[in-house]
Amino acid sequence: MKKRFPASEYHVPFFDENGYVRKLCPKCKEYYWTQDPKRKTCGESTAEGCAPYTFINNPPTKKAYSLSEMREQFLSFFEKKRHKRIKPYPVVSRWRDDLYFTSASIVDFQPYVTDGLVLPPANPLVISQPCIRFVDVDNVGPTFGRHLTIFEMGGHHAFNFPDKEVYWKDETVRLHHEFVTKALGIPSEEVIYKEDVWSGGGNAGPDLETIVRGLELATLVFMKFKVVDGEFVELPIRTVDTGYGIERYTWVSQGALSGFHAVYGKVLNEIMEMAGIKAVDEELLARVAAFSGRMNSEKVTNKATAWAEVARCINVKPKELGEIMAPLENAFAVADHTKCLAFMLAESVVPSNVEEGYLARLMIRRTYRLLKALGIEDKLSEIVDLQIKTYSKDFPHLREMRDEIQTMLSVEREKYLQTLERGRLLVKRITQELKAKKAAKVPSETLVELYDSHGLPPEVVRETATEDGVAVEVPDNFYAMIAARHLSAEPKEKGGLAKKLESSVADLPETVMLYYRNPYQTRFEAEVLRVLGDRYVVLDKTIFYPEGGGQPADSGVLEFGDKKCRVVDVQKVGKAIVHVVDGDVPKQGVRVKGAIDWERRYSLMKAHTATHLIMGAARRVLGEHVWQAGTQKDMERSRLDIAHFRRLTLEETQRIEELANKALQEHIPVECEWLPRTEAETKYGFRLYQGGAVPGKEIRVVRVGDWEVEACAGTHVRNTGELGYLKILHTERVQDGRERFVYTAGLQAVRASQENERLIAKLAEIINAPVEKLVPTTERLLAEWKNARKEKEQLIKELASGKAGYAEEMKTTVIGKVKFVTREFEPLDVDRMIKTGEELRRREPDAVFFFVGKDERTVRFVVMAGKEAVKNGADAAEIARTVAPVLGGGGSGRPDFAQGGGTKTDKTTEATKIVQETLRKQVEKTT
RNA sequence: GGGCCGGUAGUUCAGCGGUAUGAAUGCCUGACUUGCACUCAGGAGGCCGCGGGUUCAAAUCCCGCCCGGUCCA
Repeated sequence: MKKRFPASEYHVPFFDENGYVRKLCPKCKEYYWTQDPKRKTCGESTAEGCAPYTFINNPPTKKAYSLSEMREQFLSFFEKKRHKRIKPYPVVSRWRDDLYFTSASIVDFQPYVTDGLVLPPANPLVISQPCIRFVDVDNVGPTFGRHLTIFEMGGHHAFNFPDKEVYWKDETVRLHHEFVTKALGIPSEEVIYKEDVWSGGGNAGPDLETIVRGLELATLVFMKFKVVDGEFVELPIRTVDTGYGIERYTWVSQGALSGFHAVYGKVLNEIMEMAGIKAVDEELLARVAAFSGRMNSEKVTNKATAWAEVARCINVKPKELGEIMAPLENAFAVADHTKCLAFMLAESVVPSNVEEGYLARLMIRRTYRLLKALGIEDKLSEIVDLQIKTYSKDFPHLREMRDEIQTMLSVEREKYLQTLERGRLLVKRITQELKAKKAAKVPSETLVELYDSHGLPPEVVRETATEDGVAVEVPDNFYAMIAARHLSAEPKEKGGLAKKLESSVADLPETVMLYYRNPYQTRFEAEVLRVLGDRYVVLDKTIFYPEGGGQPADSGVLEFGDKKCRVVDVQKVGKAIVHVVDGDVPKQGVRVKGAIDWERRYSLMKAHTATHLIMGAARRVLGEHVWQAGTQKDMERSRLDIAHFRRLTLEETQRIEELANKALQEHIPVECEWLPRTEAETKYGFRLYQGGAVPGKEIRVVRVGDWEVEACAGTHVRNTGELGYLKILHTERVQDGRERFVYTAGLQAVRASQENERLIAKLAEIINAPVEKLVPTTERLLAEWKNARKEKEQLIKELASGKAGYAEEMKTTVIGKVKFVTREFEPLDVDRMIKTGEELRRREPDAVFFFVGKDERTVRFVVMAGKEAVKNGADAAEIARTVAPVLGGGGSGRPDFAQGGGTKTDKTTEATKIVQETLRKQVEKTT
């Protein structure tokens, strides 16, 4: 059920002053405000078909704008209206942990600004923020440019504090109206304001969508609620959150055939030329464009029906329309997707099978499929270069990252081609099997399995399968079937200690963090502010570092009077630092003396600084795309995960190790300072957020000279020289596109090196060769071992075929037409028994052989029957099955060959008798 | 982070408790041929990913690890 706000929420004085009336759209059932009392529908080109676009070839603005011009027009207009112009934020929202990409301009200021923790960089402000959204990806193309995966959102934002009002609804509407009418010259009566409810990112509020000639151009959101358990709770800070679709304004201003024509003109032309798409009937296209608002996969369940509907509206045969539109749609989507990729990759999203990297991978693969449909699969890199060229005028970092973008694309292409090739072979085998079974189509379970486990979309399966004459029918609920496979209830135990104690310490003052004032302080005195549940102690100040930023908590002791307790864990709960203790517990109000486990802490400090050194080195060796993807410090060994698109080679790892040690030897001072968030971001850029989102108004910046700067809460040594030595122990691949360094510093590093030496020495001792000869000697030994193995096999064969020993060791009995031969093999060697039996059976086809061997614990036997013997009724398998239980085991095989065994090593004689009896019965039965 | 699939000859894979005479391809040798290609004959090539367990017996079943792929968040 959609929530609605009462009309009063939208009823601003501006509407009354200008003769607006509120009406209900009979088609989409939404309320809207218009200056035209005779209006019927809301005028938006919705899937319900309220109206077509009427700006195609008929722009309502004074002039046509390029994207760049429109952006500038927007920014400068609001600048004149006392808004401060703010530089765009990255498209990868690394300052947040609840989002991968910046999907709206307000995202830049959530949650700290909108929650009132941090002051906005300016108030009011204006920004044009490149945004990435994947939710609409299916609509990119069919809707002619209404939906894009990457677009610029112009936002003028005002943050209204209880004691300081900037502006709210009325002013917002007036500003918008002045922009579109005065700055752009759109006639006032053409602008419709449609009521809606906006909700996202945990916030909500009423909003007005502004519609011009069928297209929604902007959304004016009045964010005044926080969504808590589905209920709207009033926020202390009311935020004006506007979103102006800069691309849409550009489109309308040009009255272009599509948004893509308007925004991507040159790039789009090149793509169409590459794909050999001939000049399209523009008159027809204009008519289609007018109705393209109906194509919206969110609302339209079946694309074909929607197209048929559009075809009917413009009086064209659906099939004909489809043929014209399919390549165009693809070219549109390619124009969009390649720009999106350029921006994502430029900000170091490494394609991967996890997180945002996975979205990059999906995007690349999707683009490849589109390119393939256009017959220009090999043009991706060229098109992306075009995009980089086009957009680096306004976004210069694109050019700087050009080479890395291209490398990532080509690595990803290789991976994709491999997956496809693997898939093709797999599908081939499956269809062969199906054909053998006379099946006419691939079962849906198989399709699901192929997609889920092997990444093969049904269309790809179809290509190969139809070649073999096996049909592929994709069930309507295909993606639902995939989803069903992933419905595993995730038992999420969250919060832990922090959640449990949150309310009990909320009223306490912030614990003074002595470990930041002087990380080398090992003892201190403090007052007990609160004791909870005989385990948790909160002090007014502490030198105990609480777990965080991948650094484990300190341990140590607290002493009071003649008693003491061990501090086993330390956690930050809100502003308070909670010591988890074992032993006697101090009383509230008493003074305690505390001491941390210095050796442990110092190791962790070194480990933490080491992490920064390696991070800096990795970026220098591997490239700017390297971002930290997680860390964990420990006494013995620490680890750092980075985003990188290839397996680390030993050479790269060693260069990183060397470089990090070089930085270490330069004795670089490590400086930590607290800076206001905005200032830190301006000074050092978003590279700061290596460790992920960092909460708070002020952030702590750790700077290792010009080697590495990160926002970091950890404790560090004063100078890199203190590490002494840094050793990367090994690397591993955590996920695709995620490499892990495992390393250690200081004495631990020396010990690790020594451990390696010990290992090598031990090896040398075992192999009995000097260390420097270890490699050739091992190679020789291995070669010799291989030879010996082969020789052994050869000898067994020869031994088996030789006549020597046959007479003495074999005992032969004649049973009818069949000879029965037994022999005990010592020592136990099943392989020899088989090989010998094989050989003898060939030489004596009328014989049945029963070979037994045993060691202390087990007895094994082999039954072999020659061709003639089998003809005469001998059945080795039956014999094995009959005799094995006597030996306390089991056995089976084929008529001419069987084997078995057991544990009753003393029953071999008895077993032989039973074998003979069984064989006799078999032979007698047939004769 | 979780689910699923896989790791056997240089390569692509079959085998899925009981002999790896494994298959195709590639490689080597020989025959045919002016030469190449084709064809034929012969041959070399395997710690069945690693480590445990179950079993008389494990490439095969179970557990753990390593490596790769893939889907989902």
